Amino acid sequence: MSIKQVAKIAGVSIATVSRYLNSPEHVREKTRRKVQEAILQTGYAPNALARNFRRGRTSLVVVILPSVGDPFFAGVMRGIWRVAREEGYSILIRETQFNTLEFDEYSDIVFSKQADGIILLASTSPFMKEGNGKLGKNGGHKGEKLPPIVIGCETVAPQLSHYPSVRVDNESAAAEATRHLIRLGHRRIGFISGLHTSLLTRGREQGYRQAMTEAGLEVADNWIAEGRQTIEGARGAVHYLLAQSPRPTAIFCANDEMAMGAMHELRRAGLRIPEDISVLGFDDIRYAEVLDPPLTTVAQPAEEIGEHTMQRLCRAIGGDDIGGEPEIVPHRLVIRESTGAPPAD
Amino acid sequence: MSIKQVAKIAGVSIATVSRYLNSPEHVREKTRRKVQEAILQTGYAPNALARNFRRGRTSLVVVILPSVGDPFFAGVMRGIWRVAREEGYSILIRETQFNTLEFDEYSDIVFSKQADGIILLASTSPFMKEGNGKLGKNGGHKGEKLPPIVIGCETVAPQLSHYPSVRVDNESAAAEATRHLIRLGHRRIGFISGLHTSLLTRGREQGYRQAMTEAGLEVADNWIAEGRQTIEGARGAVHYLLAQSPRPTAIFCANDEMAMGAMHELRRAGLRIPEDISVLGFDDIRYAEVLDPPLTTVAQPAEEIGEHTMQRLCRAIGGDDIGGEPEIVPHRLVIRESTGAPPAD
DNA sequence: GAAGAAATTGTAAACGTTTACATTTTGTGT
DNA sequence: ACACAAAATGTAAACGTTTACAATTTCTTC
Repeated sequence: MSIKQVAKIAGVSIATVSRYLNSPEHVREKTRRKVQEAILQTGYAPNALARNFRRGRTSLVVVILPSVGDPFFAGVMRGIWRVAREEGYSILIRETQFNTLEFDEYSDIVFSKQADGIILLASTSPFMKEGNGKLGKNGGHKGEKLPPIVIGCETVAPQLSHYPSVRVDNESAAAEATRHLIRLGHRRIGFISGLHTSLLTRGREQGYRQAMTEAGLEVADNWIAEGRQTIEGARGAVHYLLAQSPRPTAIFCANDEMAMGAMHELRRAGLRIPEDISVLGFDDIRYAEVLDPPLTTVAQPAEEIGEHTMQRLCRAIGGDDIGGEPEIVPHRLVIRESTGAPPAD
Repeated sequence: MSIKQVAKIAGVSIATVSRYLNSPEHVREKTRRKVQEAILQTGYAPNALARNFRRGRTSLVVVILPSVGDPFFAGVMRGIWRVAREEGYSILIRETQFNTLEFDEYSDIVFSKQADGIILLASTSPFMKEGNGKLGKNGGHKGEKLPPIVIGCETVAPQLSHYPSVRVDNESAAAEATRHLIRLGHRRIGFISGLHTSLLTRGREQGYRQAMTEAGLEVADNWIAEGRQTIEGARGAVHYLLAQSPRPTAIFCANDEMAMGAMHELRRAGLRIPEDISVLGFDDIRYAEVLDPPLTTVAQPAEEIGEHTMQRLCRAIGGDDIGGEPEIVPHRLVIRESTGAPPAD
């Protein structure tokens, strides 16, 4: 069922059928009817494989993210999809499972025409060398141009700073959230960090430290616990924090998923939230407000991040030089009931 | 950077380079080294677009699901991905947002070579006519063969019963869960159903009704509330159920996402779970056990469903006739603390 | 109705692979 | 060293589009 058969039945050349499909305004009304009739009759559908091959583009974009199950990323994805649909792209997803990625592997996705561009929502290997491989500032292999890549959510590693990104100011946001705890009267505030391979999580930790220092509060090393950005990771971290003495009266979690795990583990230890201990999250996933108690957290405009990321990628694919400046989108501290004054000692 | 240039540099024909890439055992050691050298030197990566075009396959599979954010589907997706990776497929995702889908639109994905097969995790239009369009039993348009489609999770609409599926026995599972509530002493049990356009949700309701009837209990119409399968949908449903008199002492939710919304709304109404009212879910998403109280629910082997679905699809794409029988995977009632005895009147 | 412009249509090449088939090279047994 | 089989390589066609360019038709104007 190829264009050739349609052409024969319609009694026109294949070029005309092609034009009917791609720029109908260039074919005469009478011919248009003939072709349309032939298409209906044969049930012809253009072969996307051949079309993409000929056009030299896949109409595919790969999104690389740490974990698909995370509702926060689901929000980002939704934004990406919205724009993708408008622009005629389909989305391929690759999950890193919190492993940092070797980069050349992914740039090859573009060079080998498996996709037209890449959105990176996951952390890049901090060990990647400057100008290494096909992604360096100095251009790719043999002067090929850089593959279209846009980074979302994550902080950009210095070696990739020539790529554009869209994200919140994690440091300020975390500082602001920490100040909220301080304002409530907390002095001993713990921090549950994600894996340090993620710059994003380190940025949040940095903000936390800054707010603490600024308020003249001690940041004890044993109030910071690192863990995988999962419920389980947070459980382990809470376990560790509760064993410290003195222990924190509030815990700031690097994201909501971890906050959920933390809350559960704290309850299992017999602590009431927020009477005995406060919990603070990051992301404002849709479950945050239905938890008991509803979670105080930092809201990120997930869909907006997704949309902007995809929009910039489209421009990059189109050949525009979209520069390397990060676009900072606004965050918002959402105060609910998981945070309160510390218990009287 | 095409195979032609590599061939020239290596001093061999393009056929040899192609063979080097696809069946190196058919090229002599000496030649192999020459080609390898040329590839390294040029940084050549095979053009996937051309390759797929020539081979007539996309190596893509489309997964159609109601909502990407749902952690249950994330589990199914993980299973799908695992198998996809092994088999060399990439996955495209389409979200229906709980709308039923017009089917021909999706079958065209295959006919127009945008993908090699389709996994359907969403409900199909109940209005689709038997043998309609390109998906009917009697074969597609002009005797084309049926597109490779496998249905997962959802109950298969009768018009699609010639396609294979993988799912739990929703009716039995729901009946079993309901019996658990009855055993605890509940007599007035409410059911929060998803949209009735989903057969899956109707199967669960059927199981609920069956268990009730079997125990000689009344199923009052006003104890069944329909809503979108979201937190918000469940909120509305709870609102309705609480207004009934007498009102249920237990609520069985068609899935965990709804159970989370329901629990929140119940708490807002000042009810304690399970002392005042019991809540039961379905799916056993990873958040179920960290809720307060941890949610009693029916566990589905999400990853396994995904794996099996994808495996069957691969066989169908390979040309095997995999028949239309549904594969039923085991479910398991997970009793936690959101269910208890009804309050003494 | 003829000339010229504009609109429409046709012809054929090109995209980068894979692969059937033909040809050449290598290996084996005498 | 020869004949023959087996292995390796080369040649060229094909996949289904799009599109530059050429050829034809239609329209406009006189």
